[in-house]
Amino acid sequence: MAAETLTISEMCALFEVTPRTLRFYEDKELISPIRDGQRRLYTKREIGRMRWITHGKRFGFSLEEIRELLDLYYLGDQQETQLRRTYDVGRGHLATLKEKREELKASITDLEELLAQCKQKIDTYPVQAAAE
Amino acid sequence: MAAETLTISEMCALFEVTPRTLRFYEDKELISPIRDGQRRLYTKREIGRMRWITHGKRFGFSLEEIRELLDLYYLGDQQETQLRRTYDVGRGHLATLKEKREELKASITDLEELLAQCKQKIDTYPVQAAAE
DNA sequence: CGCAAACCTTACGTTAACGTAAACTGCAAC
DNA sequence: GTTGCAGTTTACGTTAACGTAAGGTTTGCG
Repeated sequence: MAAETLTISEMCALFEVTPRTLRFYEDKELISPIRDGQRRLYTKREIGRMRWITHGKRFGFSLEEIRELLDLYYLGDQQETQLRRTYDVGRGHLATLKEKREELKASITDLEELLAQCKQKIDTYPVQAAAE
Repeated sequence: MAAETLTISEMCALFEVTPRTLRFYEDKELISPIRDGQRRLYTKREIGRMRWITHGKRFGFSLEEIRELLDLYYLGDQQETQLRRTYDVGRGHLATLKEKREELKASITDLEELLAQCKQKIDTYPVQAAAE
């Protein structure tokens, strides 16, 4: 069980982001890599957090909204009050995610129908060449 | 079957946006309301387009990406070449949406687990009051 | 030793997606 | 006829999320 850490460039490769992005997230306290002198070292914890961040972004959450969720993902030894608050925030996000899931389902169905119609229309055109 | 149209303020109420937003989208050619003199009138077409726009935004698409999709939603009498291009764009978006759907599913499951853990931890605290 | 590669900090620049303020118009009601 | 909305144009301001450029440090390698 080695204490594996990644350098900033390895992290960049892993998540397809630039160093600037990682430092920016750090500045915003979304992640907090440990230091080896000046250099940043990213542990499993930061990798996990980055996963949430990239997912969250893909679903249209702002970094600020994501930050709230991250508190939940890595429960430290918080006070009870704080823990309850975190829990509530999480419930809220879950509800939002579920809403989005339904919307997404509907959108996919809609789009599939549209594409079917579109294809029909395309198929009315005479075949021009033997290509495909 | 009346030719129902909405004023800008009615549209704003319907989609919970400001007039500025609607004019902005118009400027970006996402929508194009008809005019009664100076005033904008929004038909069923614009309402449909606005639905796509709001959905798209919730899934983290940029307005530019959304604009491409809108071309597909309202197929005019396009040239075949253009129609095929539109179709391909649509297929791409569909693929993206499906990917997001899978990610979303996974995220929901993850979050549910986290919340369950969080709740367990909360329940270890002694009951303080009779509240709730 | 020299130097290139990888990293760092600091700080100004950029883009998307609107917000906001100022000043004008058309019309319905009083 | 003027008051007052509802709407309009024009244009500068703002925020989030980085990009980018300048200049300094450390570290392995020939």
